[in-house]
Amino acid sequence: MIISERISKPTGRRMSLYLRVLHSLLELGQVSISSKELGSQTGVKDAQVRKDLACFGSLGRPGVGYRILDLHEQLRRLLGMDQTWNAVLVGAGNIGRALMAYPRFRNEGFDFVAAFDQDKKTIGKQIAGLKIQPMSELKKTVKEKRAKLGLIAVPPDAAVHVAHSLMDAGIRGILNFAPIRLDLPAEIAVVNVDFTDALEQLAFEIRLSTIDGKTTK
Amino acid sequence: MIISERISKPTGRRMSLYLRVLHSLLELGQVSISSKELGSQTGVKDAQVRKDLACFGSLGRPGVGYRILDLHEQLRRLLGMDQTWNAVLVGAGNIGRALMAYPRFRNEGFDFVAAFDQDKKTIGKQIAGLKIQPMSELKKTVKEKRAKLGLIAVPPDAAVHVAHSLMDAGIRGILNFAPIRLDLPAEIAVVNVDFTDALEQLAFEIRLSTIDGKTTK
DNA sequence: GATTGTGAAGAGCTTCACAGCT
DNA sequence: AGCTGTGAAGCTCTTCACAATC
Repeated sequence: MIISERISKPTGRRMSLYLRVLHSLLELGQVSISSKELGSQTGVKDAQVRKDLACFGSLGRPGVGYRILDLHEQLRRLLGMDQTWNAVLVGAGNIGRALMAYPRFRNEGFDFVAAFDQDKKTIGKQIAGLKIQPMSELKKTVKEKRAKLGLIAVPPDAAVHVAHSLMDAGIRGILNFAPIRLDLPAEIAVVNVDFTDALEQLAFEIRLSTIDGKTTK
Repeated sequence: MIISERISKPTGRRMSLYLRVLHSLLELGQVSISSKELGSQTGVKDAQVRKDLACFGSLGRPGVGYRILDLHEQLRRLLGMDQTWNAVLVGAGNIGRALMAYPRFRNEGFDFVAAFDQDKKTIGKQIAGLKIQPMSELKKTVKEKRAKLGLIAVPPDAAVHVAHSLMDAGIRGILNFAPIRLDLPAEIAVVNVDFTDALEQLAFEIRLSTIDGKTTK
């Protein structure tokens, strides 16, 4: 029952979608689900769903579908949601504070164990139950609290330096909200969330749909 | 000099990266850049850069590279950054407020022209210079202010309804921060920004790198 | 010599279609 | 009949490699 086998990034992203749908179905008491149904709820073709789930072995039953409970369990484990991920926040500005207050994180296996900022006026204040610490305490605290994840919510020019500090402190993965490319060694996982980028993408898509074909009337 | 030609999504995403790099190089006074250099600053292979930029025709000069000024101009136009995009916010909670305060938006051609919320206690308050309005005024205000973009920062169960209201009001594109799939007609562009999803992706990637090959020592 | 533009090869992801199981 | 698991086909994106250009 070794899960290994290379799982592609697109598949990984869909796995998250599946997990979310299954979670609500589980609460509704549904017992099993077909690849077709799971697909329609996530915007994925049925064959694709089956291919994605193939890494769990023969989990589905022909004529019936997949047992939601089993699938849910497998996905949670695959995505690492069967454990709690301790995370630290760097940057207690607007975005940082909003993230700390975001209720979904706590519900999904992420736990903020510390928050840091460079600004002397901010240090010492409370945010979401945590006292904001100076950057000098980063390494020590990360080790102590066994944090594996770091969230970067500082201005872009400070982000690269912060990323290195996090890496140095032993963090394994970084969720980066600064609009800049962090060029880190492959063993540090980086996921970027870039608002400006997202808005640009949006403007671009609208632009496209206006240019080609159906010039929106 | 018709730009059309289908531009793929991956290319579009990279175009944003190029634009950002060029923007800072322009300020530094650099005149031209090779595909190789632009590539190394964005994490893209040189051939890929050239393929991406091919849609602008023969903009580069062999032996020299691309004139930054020209390239910058072309990219701005392509990505729709040569105009101002009026945007409205729906949902003035933590995330909504953080977004309004995010300084980068204003600098990059996006302008928030209104903010809405459902909560009677929130309506009427000021946020980033805007008075929060009730949902009932959405359609009228969107038309009046000629808003083309909508940002959804409401809880997931309300998001689908809000999306339809925005569509109904004549919005062309939606930046969705709610962790739920908005199933809208193709003529409405939707870009999702899902924090939980991003964190899950991160946990997953760490998981992968631990399982296969180099079990991080 | 440096660098572009691009056809062709390569890699990766998605969809099809169908045998086989319940 | 309904549905899975999967080989094969199809499609898209990336990388290579090289003639053409400055």
